[in-house]
Amino acid sequence: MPNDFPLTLKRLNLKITPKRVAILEILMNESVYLSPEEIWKEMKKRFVKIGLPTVYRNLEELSEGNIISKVTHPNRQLYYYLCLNQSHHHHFICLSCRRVEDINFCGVKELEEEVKKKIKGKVLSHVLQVNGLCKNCLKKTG
Amino acid sequence: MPNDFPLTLKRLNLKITPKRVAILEILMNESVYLSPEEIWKEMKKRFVKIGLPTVYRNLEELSEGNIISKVTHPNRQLYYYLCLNQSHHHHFICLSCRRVEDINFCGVKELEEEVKKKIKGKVLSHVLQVNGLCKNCLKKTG
DNA sequence: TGTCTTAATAGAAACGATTTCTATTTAAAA
DNA sequence: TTTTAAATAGAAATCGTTTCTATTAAGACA
Repeated sequence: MPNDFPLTLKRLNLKITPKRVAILEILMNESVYLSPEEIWKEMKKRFVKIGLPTVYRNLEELSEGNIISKVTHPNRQLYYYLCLNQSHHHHFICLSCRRVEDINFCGVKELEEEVKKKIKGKVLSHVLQVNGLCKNCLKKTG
Repeated sequence: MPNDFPLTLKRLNLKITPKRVAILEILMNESVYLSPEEIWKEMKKRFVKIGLPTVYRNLEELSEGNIISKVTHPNRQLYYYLCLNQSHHHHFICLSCRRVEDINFCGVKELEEEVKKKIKGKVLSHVLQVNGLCKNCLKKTG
């Protein structure tokens, strides 16, 4: 789906600017998750004028539009990753080389099995958190 | 288990200082997750001299020792929560009132069911991420 | 109970990732 | 084209978090 970037951007009412497209291309050609600053460095090779805030803003917008995904990193810095897999799934991320692998199963136990058996990697930790509204707040907010 | 704080601290080779105990008490008496700054405000009611870095340091140490748990919040700020449940489980956190509820099942699908049926809350999003080392990095690092 | 060693702390300062602000530019609709 | 609202550059601010250094205190041991 995000193979046709212009269409995807139009769908989100985002203007097709060269910089927006470039950010998507950079993520597209990258097999690991990247920090805003790293993407900025790459952008500076392509544009004479390019501000870091522009990179931050675009990444946030694209993430908001579910074109790219935000990585929940233990160091609490921002990282982004472009994932072509459209179906619901989760990610295994390598803390060392930053590679991202889709995980199509959604149970943690089995997930860890999959990481051990299929990915042949090692699980150091995992984050599983459901965010939402509790009974009481649901009442208040509707 | 963390009912006997002094013992728990001793187990971790952490000295039993009044401030360390107070931080645990504050979290103990609180049913929601708290930010370091909020805990600091509470501490200032109990101590004439108390630095914010002390709060940060202690929270990190206690979290490192698995006495308290760190919340992975969408706003990427730090929050901590004291959970008495010793067995492996996950948390449902309310983004509105910050209440934390244990989730004893570990599969996301079933988890969302549980949130809807048992907690009678609403899932807005969830984070499921397995952190570790991929095949290649495992080779390098050992 | 006092002494000693090392961890813990206060307070100031630094840090640095992220965001805000304002004037300018540009995409793309009309 | 012309127009208009979105996008951008660049500087500056923000603020949660960490670092640094001198001082204090926990608790092991005599």
